[in-house]
Amino acid sequence: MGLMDTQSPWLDDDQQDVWQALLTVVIALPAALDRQLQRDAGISNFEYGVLARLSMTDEATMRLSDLARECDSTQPRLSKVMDRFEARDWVVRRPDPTDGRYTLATLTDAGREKVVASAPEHVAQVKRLVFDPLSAAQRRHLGAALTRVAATVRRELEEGRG
Amino acid sequence: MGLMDTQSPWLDDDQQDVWQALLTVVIALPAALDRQLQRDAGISNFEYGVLARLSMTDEATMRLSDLARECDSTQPRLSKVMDRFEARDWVVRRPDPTDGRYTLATLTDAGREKVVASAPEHVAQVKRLVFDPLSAAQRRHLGAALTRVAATVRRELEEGRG
DNA sequence: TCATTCAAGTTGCCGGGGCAAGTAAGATGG
DNA sequence: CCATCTTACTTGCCCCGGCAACTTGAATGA
Repeated sequence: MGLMDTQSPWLDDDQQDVWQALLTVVIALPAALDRQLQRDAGISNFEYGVLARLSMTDEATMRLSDLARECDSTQPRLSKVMDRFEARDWVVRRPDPTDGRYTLATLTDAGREKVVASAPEHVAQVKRLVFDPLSAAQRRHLGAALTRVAATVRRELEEGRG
Repeated sequence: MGLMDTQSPWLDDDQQDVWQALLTVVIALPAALDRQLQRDAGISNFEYGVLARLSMTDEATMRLSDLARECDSTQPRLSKVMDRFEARDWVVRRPDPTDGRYTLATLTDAGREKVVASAPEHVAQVKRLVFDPLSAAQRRHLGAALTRVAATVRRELEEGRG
């Protein structure tokens, strides 16, 4: 339980196993996704996530700061992704008319076509790597546990510690 | 179940939630670990993993190719890490006397001290981010599911597709 | 024995991301 | 109304990692 966890300076054997599996997933899964997307669509997994997130919003438009937060990105990283996307005419940036400090990013038609074209193979890869190996119950349990961890990690990064 | 998963070109709602949580963990967790280690020990999470893996073996010695596989690393990546480690006198490289094609990496005393010094804060961070938010049952379920996913992803990368 | 093949490791080049500093727009307080 | 502060975003510099090409050492086969 929670108390022992932070007291001992080491991981017990069960924790070691979980941790090793998590490390492998955290290192190797992005690599596998990047390779498939790079080969088939010429974009990274992170870039796909940005396009997909934009495409799901009303008017395909978001403030950059909101987009960065929802994609778990820093602002400089997103800024440079946007440079590339604008060069390919996948998005346009313009100042938010209601508050000049913000910048609105909008997906173009070409940008939406890119997501739609890239999605099927990417989704198939995700299913093959993540969901196919799991039973329905395992999938639910994985979701429940990851949701808690994700919330903790997200809070960590937003609070600026690390 | 398995069949539907690969047939439909989309994720259903439950899968979406799991996938979003996994994406956050996969993107943000390494960032959080890197920041802590970089700040407190001047090394990355990946570098810590390499040192730790070496320190656990007999004689603190491994072939580079084995080390790369167990750290889910490519060979060029590990090769460059070793350049940095040798520059700091944390490891030494020498050809394997039994087969000149292999290279043996051995942790020096200074290298072992580095792991030992870095471990406590790193382990505490891992516990805080990953284990503290979970019940014992959730931890077991997470481990079971991740082990399956990790095996699948690992096979994927080793087979060279992606 | 020597040519071919194969695997381990290194190197060079290029692109991407982090951080810190700089810019710009709005809020705040006298 | 102006100085200061805060927040959103961009830019420059540097390091890291991927890929492809190269080098080297051992195995294979005639």
